[in-house]
Amino acid sequence: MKRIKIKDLLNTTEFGRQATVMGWVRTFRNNQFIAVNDGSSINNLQAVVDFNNTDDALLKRLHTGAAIAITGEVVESLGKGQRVEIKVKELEILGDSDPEKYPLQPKKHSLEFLREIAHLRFRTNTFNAVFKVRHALAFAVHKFFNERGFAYIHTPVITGSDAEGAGEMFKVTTFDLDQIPRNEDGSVNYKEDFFGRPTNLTVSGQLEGELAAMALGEIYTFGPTFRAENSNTTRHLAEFWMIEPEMAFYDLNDNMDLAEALLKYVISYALENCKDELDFLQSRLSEEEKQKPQAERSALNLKEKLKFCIENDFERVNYTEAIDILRKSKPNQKRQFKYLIDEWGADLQSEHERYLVEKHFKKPVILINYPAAIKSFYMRQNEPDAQGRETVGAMDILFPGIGEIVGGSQREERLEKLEQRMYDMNIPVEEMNWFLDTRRFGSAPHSGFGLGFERLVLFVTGMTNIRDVIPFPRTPKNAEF
RNA sequence: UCCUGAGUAGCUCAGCCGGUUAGAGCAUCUGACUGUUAAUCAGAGGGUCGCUGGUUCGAGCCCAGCCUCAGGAGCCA
Repeated sequence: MKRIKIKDLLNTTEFGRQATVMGWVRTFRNNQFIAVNDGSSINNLQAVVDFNNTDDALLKRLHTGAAIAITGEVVESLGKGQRVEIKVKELEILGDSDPEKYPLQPKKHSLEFLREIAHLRFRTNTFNAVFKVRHALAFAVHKFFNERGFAYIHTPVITGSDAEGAGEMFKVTTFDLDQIPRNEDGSVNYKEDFFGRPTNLTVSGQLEGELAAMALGEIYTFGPTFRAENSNTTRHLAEFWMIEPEMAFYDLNDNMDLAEALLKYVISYALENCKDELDFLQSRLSEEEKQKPQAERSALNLKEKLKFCIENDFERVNYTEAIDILRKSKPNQKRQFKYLIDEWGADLQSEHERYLVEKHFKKPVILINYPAAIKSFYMRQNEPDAQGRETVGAMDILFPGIGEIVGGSQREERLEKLEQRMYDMNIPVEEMNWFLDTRRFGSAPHSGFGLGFERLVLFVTGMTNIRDVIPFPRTPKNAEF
């Protein structure tokens, strides 16, 4: 008999029919009730065994984690808690699971423990839901861009450029590290290496993305990104996935409009297509919140928070205004900030971003026009303001609980200004000739941004540690699996 | 990398002021029960107290160093 997925079976109204399901045992209760999950749904199917007429040795093998195949009659459940169940006629163990060794039990495990057994944590409700939502969000990203005529560009993972300016890079080499070829002066002889030059894992596809945008018009990348920073936080990974659109003829406002539309689109998609998963994650989250003191609990539950984000415009705030707000804010006046704001030009710390998003505006915030001194070389230089202060056309989108989820800018398209800035910031201009060619030949205003995919998944699932929204997290001192 | 905290049974944790044989719940095993919902009830087994060294008559507990994990900070997406 052809196998039917549990998700479909749970929705059926055809009682009395025969069906075959396959899945993994979650629990076996009362020598009678098997909770089976095949991954198609976060909900389990209850299979009822007639233990009086079933081989005892077979029943003894129904342990948590075992893979089984069941054929039987689909019936309306006699018990509460489920609508549909299956009366087992044939029961086969496809794969045993030794209960003495299998680490998952039908109870709550800590996320820390599950992280140590990341190869098995897929089998829990929480991670089932998280990775279904992750999939939906990834799919929605492609759907969004495809509907708008963007081309998906695969930028290289191995890069020869060491001037992407976004942090420490992982080196790529085929050298035997115990016997590195050297030049006479003792320096490394890269000519002997695989690519004949130093190479790294990419920290951003932006520069290559710009090249494509300056011909195809609107493009995006969506791929793995690597940062060799020794970051130990709940929102940093050494290997993460980033979405980087790059658009010709977009100014900063067009850029913000696009980013806001993208975020709202993918969040709506998840709400519509991951109802069960989000319900589960929401109840999980509110259970967790019950442990917290009243003051730290959030006013909105998970789905309310997501809906709020879709239904309200993001607050667009100039850096200069933000500094003003922060300077006059209570925590600044009362010296509660660890870093007090007193002058224009200061970089905003997490505590300041959190204050703006969570206390002052209480919604997603887009901060724009940062001081040039604290931003990257490729951002478009604005006209100095009345006080002669230099800013660039940057925009960072800040989300509650996550911080910066998007970082972008209008790009500097004027060759002389860009070159000057590269000299000022010690960026090797000669090596970047290929990049500067876009400004030499048919340069045009253009913009783009980077969206941290895992941070998006964090926000939508309500999880709090970024290591729990990617299957196998890579962080300092951890590359297990 | 810095700050703070943690590491005791498979998991979650308790362990007093340094004192005799290190405990509980869940899981596992055995038995009972049989429409359960993390089933229930009874019993049993299960420990390199993160590692190394030190102090002490005596260390899970005190001291030093190291490792790992978590939270916060920095870097950022």
